Amino acid sequence: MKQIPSPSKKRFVTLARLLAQTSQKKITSVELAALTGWGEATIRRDISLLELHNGVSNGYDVEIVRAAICAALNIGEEKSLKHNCCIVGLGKLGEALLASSSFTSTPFELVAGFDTNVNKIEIMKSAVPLFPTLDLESKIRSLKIEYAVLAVPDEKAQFMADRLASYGIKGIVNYTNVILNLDKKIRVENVNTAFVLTGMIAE
Amino acid sequence: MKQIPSPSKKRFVTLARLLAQTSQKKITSVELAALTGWGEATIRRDISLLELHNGVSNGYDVEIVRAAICAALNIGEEKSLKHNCCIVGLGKLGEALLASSSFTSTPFELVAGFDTNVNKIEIMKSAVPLFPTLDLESKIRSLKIEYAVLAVPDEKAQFMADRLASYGIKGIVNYTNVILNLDKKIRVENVNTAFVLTGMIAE
DNA sequence: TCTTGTGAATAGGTTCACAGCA
DNA sequence: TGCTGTGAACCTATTCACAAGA
Repeated sequence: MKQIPSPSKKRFVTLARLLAQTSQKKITSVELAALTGWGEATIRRDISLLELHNGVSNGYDVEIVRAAICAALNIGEEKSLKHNCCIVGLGKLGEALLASSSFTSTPFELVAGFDTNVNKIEIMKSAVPLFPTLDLESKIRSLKIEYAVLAVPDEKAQFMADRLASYGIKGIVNYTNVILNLDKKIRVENVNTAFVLTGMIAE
Repeated sequence: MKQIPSPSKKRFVTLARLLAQTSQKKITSVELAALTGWGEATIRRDISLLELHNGVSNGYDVEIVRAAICAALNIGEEKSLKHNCCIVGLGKLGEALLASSSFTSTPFELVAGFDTNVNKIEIMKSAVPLFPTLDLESKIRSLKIEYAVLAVPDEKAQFMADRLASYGIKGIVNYTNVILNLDKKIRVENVNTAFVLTGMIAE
């Protein structure tokens, strides 16, 4: 399989979702362009990277393309490529994320929630197992947690991120207001609302 | 002022935060490269776009650069360039975002929360005024709301987004699992945890 | 006639490498 | 010597434009 350029990968992630949520069986590059706002040539080039050759002059088969994208990016929902993740910090936001994060039909499994407040994790009701932050290292290792959602107070953000990093986490979804400074091999995505909004007006 | 390329703008948003949270007075391109993971040449080129010429052979003055970025991108926190925004959908997540979204020292003001459940908005305690979704149009117009945080259940996501769009909203921070289909002049940022995580492993 | 797939052209950013200043 | 600022080279991605298949 050809190496996929990273802008194409980003688009693929969106495309995969889009194809999963459409009711059409077939779809053309023009339709996809209208749905996504990207150029139709861009879409054709992206999909051609998958080397399917199933669309010739007929539009693409939605399910075949979707499956091919998942295969190419390793983002299928098969058991074999599930990645375990956790939520660190169970304040209002962390708790809400714990309850509302839908990882069904994604390559992720939410396997733990952590908070320093032992009282809280005893009282809280949750389908996901909760642990004191004290157990962070042991649980990350024993549960083979690869990704973390960081929802601690800003003051603890860098400290907690450092701990996560040292325990071998691969990526952090950062809800705090802090720009984290970590080894560059760790992927960080800043999803703090204010930060995202700022990006929107700057664009 | 020179036109700033959009990758530079994205970096500037991060840089602005970074400079705001550092305690240093002066900072060099090499230090910034270490903090951000970007190339030092990239950083120098970015900052040179601001045409400050204040750094010559001495490193940059943190506060001057930060202020210049805010000025260039219009992301200062002065009253004059505040943008009003709201949260639509006050489920667990919406409620948490309402309570925890810190817009202090950002160009945003959270001015409203909306939910269809009239009961809930009456009971809920919140520093931000709450309204029934019925009043969405009138409040968006009267409060001059420009941006919305979408935290409704997936089934209502597209419908709600369409309403927001028709009332003239400029951008949506989308917490739902749905890829929205809207007029391309409306900025949408997908921050759904599963979606963001998927982007991380695809990269 | 409609659509894909793709060489070739173009546009856009990044990185190099060094002149110039403190 | 240590730093920025920037032409020039390089690299990458997008878009054009059209051949070819159904």
